[in-house]
Amino acid sequence: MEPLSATGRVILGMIRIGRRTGYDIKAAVDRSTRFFWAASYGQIYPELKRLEERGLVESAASPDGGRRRTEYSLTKAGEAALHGWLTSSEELVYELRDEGLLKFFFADALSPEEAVTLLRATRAHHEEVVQRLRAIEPVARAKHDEQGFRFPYLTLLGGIELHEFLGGWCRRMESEITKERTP
Amino acid sequence: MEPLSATGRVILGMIRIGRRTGYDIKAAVDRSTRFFWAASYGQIYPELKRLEERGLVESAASPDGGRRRTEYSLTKAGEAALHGWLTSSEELVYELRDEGLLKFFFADALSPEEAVTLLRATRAHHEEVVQRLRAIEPVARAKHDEQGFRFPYLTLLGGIELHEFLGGWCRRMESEITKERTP
DNA sequence: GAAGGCATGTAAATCGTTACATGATTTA
DNA sequence: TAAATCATGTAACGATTTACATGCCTTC
Repeated sequence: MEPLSATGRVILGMIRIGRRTGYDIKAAVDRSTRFFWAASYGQIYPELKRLEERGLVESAASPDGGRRRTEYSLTKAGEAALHGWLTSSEELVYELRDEGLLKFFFADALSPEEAVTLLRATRAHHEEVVQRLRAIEPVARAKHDEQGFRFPYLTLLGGIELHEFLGGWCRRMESEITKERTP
Repeated sequence: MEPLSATGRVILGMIRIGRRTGYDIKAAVDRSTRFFWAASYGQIYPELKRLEERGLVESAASPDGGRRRTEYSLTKAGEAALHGWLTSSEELVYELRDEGLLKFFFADALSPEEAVTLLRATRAHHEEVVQRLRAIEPVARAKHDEQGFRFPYLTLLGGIELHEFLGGWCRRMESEITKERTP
């Protein structure tokens, strides 16, 4: 059978941890995996239909007089596909597009002052991400304690560490460049 | 005027540091920025033509009897566009797609053994990148010393540190998971 | 009764990769 | 002389984003 598409992977995983509708999956992605695996409505809704055609998820229209919603759940085949992907030894996708680093790479075209300004902007970005992640941390810890999901919480802590590392690297480069100018 | 496209940015920067042909630009990208800003022939050649139409680069067919090649150089406007982008305060693009992290996020669906296997595979990937970058390091240092470009070299060192950090995080997570199983 | 959040979906446009086609020159 | 490398380019496909359209329900 065909491997899961990029969006299919995050959808199956999100359904497994209790997200039921396309809207809910999108909101969960934006809160959690967005920093390393994004997905938009334009991908999610069509992909849900394809996954249903392939028999990996089942849909049920919400019964009562509430809002119209289509709730999805994993089939046996869907659980197997998710587990198969999680344990497969295929080469792992790793793609980064980091404009701060690219500008830094070309910073020989800049004055030291301009290079420092660039680094400060890059660092500001990483510090913002750290703040946003720290803000989610208590919610994630609560879910960790109450619902027994450990790995989303560990991932969040890893994200905080990563962006702290990147911000720290910017700071080190700032002083590296600054010190050269006052010998 | 329109902002530079993603590929336009790396092309102008690469021409400035002495890459002259589309082929040469592609090779330089693959050697250096690929880990944080990739580009393929399918983007590079058409984009070079667009940049020339916009007056940011100039082309010259190679004169002598050698291989057919089109050599590009920056115009005044091109230098200004490059500098304008490098110093612009537009929000910096930062996009990551990390399948190892995504799998880790969903690893509550795995046994501890499977989770450790996943982490080892992720770590192996980061260690490979570190090795490849270390292999380039002497070449990059030579360029740094001879041609006076500092920032590509600093970027390389940063990349090594980053992937060492990521590999180290994997290792810490491995022992975190392992220790829980033998109390 | 207005605003905001819940909810589903599509169309168009853009972006990017991959694979292919072509051919010259250099090196082993 | 065969293989590797230099060199340019396009077509097809797939992935993704953005913007738009629609409407219900809950809360203020």
